[in-house]
Amino acid sequence: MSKELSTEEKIREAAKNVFIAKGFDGCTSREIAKAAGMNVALVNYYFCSKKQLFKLVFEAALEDFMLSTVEVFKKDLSLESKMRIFIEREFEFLILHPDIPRFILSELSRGDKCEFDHAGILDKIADTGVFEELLDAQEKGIIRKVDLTNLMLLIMSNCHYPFMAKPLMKYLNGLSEEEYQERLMLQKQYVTEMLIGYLFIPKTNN
Amino acid sequence: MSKELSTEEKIREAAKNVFIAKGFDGCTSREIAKAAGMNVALVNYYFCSKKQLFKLVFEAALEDFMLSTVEVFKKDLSLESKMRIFIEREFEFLILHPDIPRFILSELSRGDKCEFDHAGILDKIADTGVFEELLDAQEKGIIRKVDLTNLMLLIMSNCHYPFMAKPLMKYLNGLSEEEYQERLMLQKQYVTEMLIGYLFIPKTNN
DNA sequence: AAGAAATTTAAACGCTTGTTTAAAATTAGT
DNA sequence: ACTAATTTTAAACAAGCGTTTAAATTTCTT
Repeated sequence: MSKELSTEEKIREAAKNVFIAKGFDGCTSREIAKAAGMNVALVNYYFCSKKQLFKLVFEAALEDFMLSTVEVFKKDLSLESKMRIFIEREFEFLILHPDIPRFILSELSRGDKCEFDHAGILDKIADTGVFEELLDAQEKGIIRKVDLTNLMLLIMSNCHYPFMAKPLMKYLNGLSEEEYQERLMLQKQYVTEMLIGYLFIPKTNN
Repeated sequence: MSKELSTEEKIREAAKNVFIAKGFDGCTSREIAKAAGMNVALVNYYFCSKKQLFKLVFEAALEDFMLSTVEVFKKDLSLESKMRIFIEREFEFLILHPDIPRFILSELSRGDKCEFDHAGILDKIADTGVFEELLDAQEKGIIRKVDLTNLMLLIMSNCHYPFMAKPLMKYLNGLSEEEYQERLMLQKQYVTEMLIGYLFIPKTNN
């Protein structure tokens, strides 16, 4: 097994798990140290402060969150195929990391904890050419002319929210974990068909 | 003006604002007391503990959140009209209380803080007859046969997420508050048309 | 093997936390 | 007006917080 993690990496990994599960305010330095099997002082020895460690974890999570699935737009496929694959991969990513959307949006909502370096993320997304491709498709009448902010919201809403709302929905509908996972797989299908059906303008044969 | 709030009500009101803005872990009893213009000890004099005060605030917010817009299903309108009005009111509610979805889902995601009484909420929703009406419409072929959990997810995703993602979207797209509010108004239209278009099966005239 | 550097530890620092106490101030009852 | 009950206050409590210190241990260099 890959037990060859350095102390620094062990702390970073433990911090990621604890921060994402409980949030910056909801955990302590000692808790992170214990999760990493270390002394408290080592956390600050390697990362100076709880804030700084959090900043590293958050920025890594944000980058993962935003970039994990957009590289599909570099491929040579039809826009509809790309959209389908994008949603497919987004759900795959979120099944592995279901807490990341809530973590990102929660921590971002009160940004006084520390300023984050979002810089570069938008550039990396832009580098895939996705924005040009969408605008081009709008010009050609392939997809609906909707502001890209609204377009992103439509897609992200339907991908992220089902994972964020899991505790609420499980209770309200009395579902087990397995049953909710089944609903998530169905949701992926519905969301894909709904978004494709709404965004893509049917070809008129006249 | 209605400055006739009792001490207890002032604390409850201040606690609501502070808890929703910063979360249970992100604020202190003294902060709530100061926001209410009171001594710290008064918080516990009236509400016993921070946990108990939070429980009251959370349950009230959850009830508001889940019940504020469902009474439209008691009215005598077509299902499509009800759905349109429901989404309209959901957005209206969220423009007034944009932080509630994030608050509810965040605090619910680590339920060890205290157990909440969700009981009754589902019953009150059921009392509007919305579930029977939806199942009936599915039987009659008016709307798509989709599990009600998935149906709720489709609607809630598209209503709640645009408000939860505001900090992220404002940064990513470099938008001012006013510009984002404009996008939200547009989003309401898009979401309504997309959901109606997907859920309702077009009448076939043959 | 010896000494220097890096790592790890236990202990302590000052400060803030939620909560409690006991006295002061206000209100209510007669 | 006097007493009792209620409300409000300032002060204190132990416990936990993030962080620092200085000594112990390990690792590296020669």
